[in-house]
Order: sequence, then C-alpha cells, then structure tokens
Amino acid sequence: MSKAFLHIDLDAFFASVEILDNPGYAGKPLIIGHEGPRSVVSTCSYEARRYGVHSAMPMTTALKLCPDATVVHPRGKRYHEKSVEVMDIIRAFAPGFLQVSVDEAFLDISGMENIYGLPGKAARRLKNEIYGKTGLTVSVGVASSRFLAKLASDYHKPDGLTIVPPSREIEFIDKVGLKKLWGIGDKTYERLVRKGITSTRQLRAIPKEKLQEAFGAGLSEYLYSVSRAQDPGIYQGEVKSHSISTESTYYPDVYSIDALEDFLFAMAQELSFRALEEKVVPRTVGIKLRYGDFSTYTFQSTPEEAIYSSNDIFNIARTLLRQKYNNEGVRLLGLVLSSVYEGEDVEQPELFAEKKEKERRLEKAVLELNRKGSRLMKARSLEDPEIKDDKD
DNA sequence: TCTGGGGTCCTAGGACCC
DNA sequence: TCTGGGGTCCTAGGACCC
Repeated sequence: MSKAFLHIDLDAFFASVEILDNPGYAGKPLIIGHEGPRSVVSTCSYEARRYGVHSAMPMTTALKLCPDATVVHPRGKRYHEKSVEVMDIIRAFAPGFLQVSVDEAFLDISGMENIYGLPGKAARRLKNEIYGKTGLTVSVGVASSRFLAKLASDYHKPDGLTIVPPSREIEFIDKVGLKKLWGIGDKTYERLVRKGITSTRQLRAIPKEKLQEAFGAGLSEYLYSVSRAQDPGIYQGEVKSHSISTESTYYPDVYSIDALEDFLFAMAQELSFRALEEKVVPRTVGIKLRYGDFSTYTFQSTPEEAIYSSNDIFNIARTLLRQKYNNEGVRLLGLVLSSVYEGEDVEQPELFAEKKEKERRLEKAVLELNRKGSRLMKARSLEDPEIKDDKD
C-alpha cells in the first residue's frame, strides 16, 4: 500500500483573517505588525508582497517599499480562533492528523481511496470544505512523505494544489532547488556554495563520506536524504519535554539593572501562569541578553530543588542576570523555562513543602481570576521580604 | 534595511559515574 | 604512572522554521 500525505498551509493567514473580518481591506496591501523603529513584519497580504514586503522584514523597510500599505496590529486571539475552526475540519477529514503550527497541518490519507478517491481528489475536497466553512484559502501539497508534501504546498501559492507523483520525486526536488529546501537556511546554503555546490543535482553527486567530512554527522545525513527526495524524518519525534519563553525588544536600549529586574519579574509571572495553565513544571530557567550591538548571550541554570512558583523563577533569573550582565545597553531581554515536563505536583522536602504549596495555591487563584478577565499582577514592591532582602 | 517573538533540534565540551 | 572508554546530565551557542 503506497503512502499518501497532505500538507495544508493557510495562505497569508493573519492577513487573510483581517480581510475576512474587514472586507474593506480586500485587494489592498496589508501588513500585520507593530509600527516602531525595531518592529518587523509578521505577515502581509499578497498585494503587499508584490512590493517586495515579506515576513520578518523590518517595518521601516516595508513601509519604504510600500508606503500606502495599511498596518494592522496582530490579534493573536482571533487568529487562534480561526485556526481552531480550520484545524477541526482537517482533523475530522482523516485519522492521521498532525498540527505543526497555527497555520499548518499534515494529514495521512494512506489507504483512504475508497472514501475519497485518489489523493488529489481528496485534497481538492478538503480545500473546498475549508473555504466553504471558514472563508479561508489554503495551499495543499500531496506526496508520499510529509517532507515532500510540505515542499509541495509551498510550490504553488496562494490557493494552490501541488501533487508530486511517486515517479517524479527527484525531478520535483530539483525543481524546488537547493535554496528553498526545508531545513537549508542562509548559513547552510552559504556553506554549500562555498564548496561549489549550488544545485540539488550537485549535492546528490557527492558521496556520503565526503559529505560527512565537510558537514558533520547530523547535517550530512540530512543533506544526503533530502537531495534524494527522502524524508529526513523531521516530524516524527515524540516530544517528552519542551520550553516556554517570552522576550522583549526595547527601544531605546536599557541600561538600568533595576529596570531589567522589573522586566524579569513580570516575565516570571507570565511564564509561571503559562506553565500552570499547561499543567507542566520546568526544571531549568534561562535568560537571554542581547546588547545594543546585537551580540546575544544565553545563560541557564538547573537547580536541584524543584521550581515551584514565579518567585522561584524570578530568583533564579535574577541571580543569572546579576552574574552575567555586563552593564552595557540591553536591546532584548528574554526568559525561558526549559526541560518542561507534564505534572502538576512537585516533590519537595518537608520543610519547604508547606510554604511553597501556599505560594502555588495563591498563584493558581490569581490565574483563575485572570482567566475570568481581570488583569492581576503581583507588584514587586509588595513582594515578600525574603526577596527584597536577598542580596545574594 | 539593522535585524520580533515563539519555538525545535543539534553540537561540543566539561563534570561525573562506572 | 598520569591514564581508557562509554553514558548521561548540564551549559552555551548556533541554525532553522513559522
């Protein structure tokens, strides 16, 4: 039985939702993002793309290229809502469903010819159903592996449908080209070019051992597979832990460690709430510092004691900050919880258990109130004395 | 044109244990 | 007498993707 996968990609998702909610935007260049000297474009409509605007471009550049564009601030909640609508349709279509981001999902439709006919027919039916029920268009790729289906959905956009027959997979990879292969970014592409490799054909001609010498075990394996249209197996892994993070870019740069600590304090609460909501517990806390010259550093710590509350997170983060901050202007500050595992209850030595449990209950209560719409934040100035007096 | 914010995975070195 | 190899955990950095 031959395998068949669909990759479904929502077209210019955020921009499309804005146009759906506000038909006056239709046909006009639309940019989703914030204005500001350090902002970048989140997404933009296809009309804006004609001017050369694209995701991750600095907003100042985008507005120079396309001064008439309408800039709309992102509405994450609304996008999430629409995403759920679309994903529910896709999930109900076939059993092998795998969502990989707000606007992308895979479907394994192997052996479903009896229900939908050939894979291309199934894809067309799914596209129509999504458009009919949500008003959003998607681009779909059909192929024998997730990797190829993903490349195929990107091949023709928007509202595209690309089918890669099993007999023409190598040909397809060659058409896509080295530069646009998933997993080959700017750096890797440059490395390949420096070795005189500029096409998938050239890459394929290189023996495995030579690739290993030049690119190391992991990357060479990857390059060897994808140049032969073989799925490198990116979307199979069962995740056992993950990370939760937040970061902010400031303008102008921040020089005050007190201000940085205040930011960390707010971030610690936010992440602590998110962890509580997800019912997970982190083992590691890290900070990220980016200075005015864009040099970026990360520092992390994995304490022996369990991390129970936003206070624990903040104390670890602040210690890292005090140890590592070099007193230069900070452009970006970030906080990361990693090695995050399922679990609501943390084992604690008796002595700490009671106090920590109390803290955790308080935070859960605050979380509950926040869910109901009030915006509660603990003030750092009202924090318990243990924190304020702690001079490390 | 000076480069967001949320993630994942990989590498390499050091500590520590067997 | 300075001397092995493997496994696992941790840290920092880097590449990549949406």
